[in-house]
Amino acid sequence: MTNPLILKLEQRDQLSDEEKRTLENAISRIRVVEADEDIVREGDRPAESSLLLDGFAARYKIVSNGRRQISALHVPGDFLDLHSFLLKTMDHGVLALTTCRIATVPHTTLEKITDEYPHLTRLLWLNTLIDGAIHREWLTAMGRLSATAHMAHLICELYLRLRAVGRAEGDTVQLPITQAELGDTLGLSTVHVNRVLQELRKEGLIRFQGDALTILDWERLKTVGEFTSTYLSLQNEDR
Amino acid sequence: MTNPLILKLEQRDQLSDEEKRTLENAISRIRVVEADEDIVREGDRPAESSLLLDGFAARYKIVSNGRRQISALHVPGDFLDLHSFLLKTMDHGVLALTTCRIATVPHTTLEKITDEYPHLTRLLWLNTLIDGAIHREWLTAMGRLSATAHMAHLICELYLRLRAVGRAEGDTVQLPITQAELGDTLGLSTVHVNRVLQELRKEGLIRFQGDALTILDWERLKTVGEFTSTYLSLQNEDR
DNA sequence: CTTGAGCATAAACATATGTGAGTGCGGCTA
DNA sequence: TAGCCGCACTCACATATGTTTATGCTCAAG
Repeated sequence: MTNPLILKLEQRDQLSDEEKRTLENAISRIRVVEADEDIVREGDRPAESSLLLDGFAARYKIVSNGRRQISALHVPGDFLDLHSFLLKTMDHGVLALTTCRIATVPHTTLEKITDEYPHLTRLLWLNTLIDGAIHREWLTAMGRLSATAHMAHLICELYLRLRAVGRAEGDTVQLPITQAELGDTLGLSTVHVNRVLQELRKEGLIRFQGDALTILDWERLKTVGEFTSTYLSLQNEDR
Repeated sequence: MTNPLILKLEQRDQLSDEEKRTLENAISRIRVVEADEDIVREGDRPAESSLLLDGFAARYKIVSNGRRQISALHVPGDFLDLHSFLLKTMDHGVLALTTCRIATVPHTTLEKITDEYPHLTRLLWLNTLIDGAIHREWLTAMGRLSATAHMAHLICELYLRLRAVGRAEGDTVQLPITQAELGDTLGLSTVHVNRVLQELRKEGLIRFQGDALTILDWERLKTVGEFTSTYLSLQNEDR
């Protein structure tokens, strides 16, 4: 099975065979992390970056009263801490939301890639830029959308991102995330997450039972969430 | 006068003379944008990136009801849209908050830098990673801190960032930002921004008259805002 | 000087969302 | 098969923040 990172990058630009080989060879080992365990901890100075091959993970910070904010949700093909290659010190933790299969890429290898493969370097850079674009979108949704709109927005995004790495079956994706975790993502209480999900269900926009999330009315969901997909850079272009 | 970008990068790592020269030569022209004018518009596909030499600028998005969210505030030395080099399409606009002096760096030049100067490339990449780290910090503050704490946090950050590029005089910085703009940054109404500022003043944490912001009690301000500066990467290291 | 624009400030009131405490279901595990 | 635990879900009530409207200051333009 092909590396989901290659799948992700190939949606944004063309990769040469040599570049693909280089990426495959960049992986030093593969490990499994169980649900609810930390993959990287805040304050760590990793010597390698983690690429998510399978499962769901989240970047998070804890604030004083013990409350948690999730600043990113990750699906297969995402680098969880590619930025630690240059930022050095982790400004947040990364948590496995489900059992995760993770490929490890040493920073020395990344350095070699930046020395020898400019185009591949740009694509890795692009990867972190997309993370940033998602952060900006979340900031906007959090600051200026209602809780319901924010939730609709998040659902649109996750559906597209999962579909982009082949994890959608029609209008349905597996989304093994609790309402408490959704709350920590949206900056809401779990009670309010529940209210908002019920509203989206009542409006006939989604079905969400167990882990199965189904989009019932994509157009209206997009409208409610004021969603446009530009920021996900799902376009193939020369970069 | 030295380029504030070089000043900024030199705080994070060492630059060779050749790298500095390359950066200086990367500037194709310098332009001035008046306050309240757009520097780049959402949806644009710029052929060059803008480096802020002087003034204040903001990245922003507008949502349906006309409300605005500012997703980044920029001070001299910041690239406003370095990411457009690889993301291609702007997912947000950039606005001049004051008169801005802006250096323009063609994307073709950036591409050449990535082809020929790996270390310099990593530092430019780092620049965008710091933007991302700030986004994450803002997400956390917005989602999980009270309005007062969030404001305190923002003030701590802006003070340090301005000081880092030599724009602080002792405990005072010039901050030509209206309360409405602060509201759009924090996701608050202007009325509440006013309340929160008064509280910080009453607590003896800051003075803020006209554009002059003075930190009166740094330690307590940091505590109130739950501020730690790690995410700004103000450390000099090999990258 | 007058006028007006832009901004900070204020008070009264409205509401989206949070809090605390609880119920009930379904799936592990003993 | 019993018991427990995590999770979705509910209700009553609390509150942080938004909305509307208005005042007064400062500064630039006429």
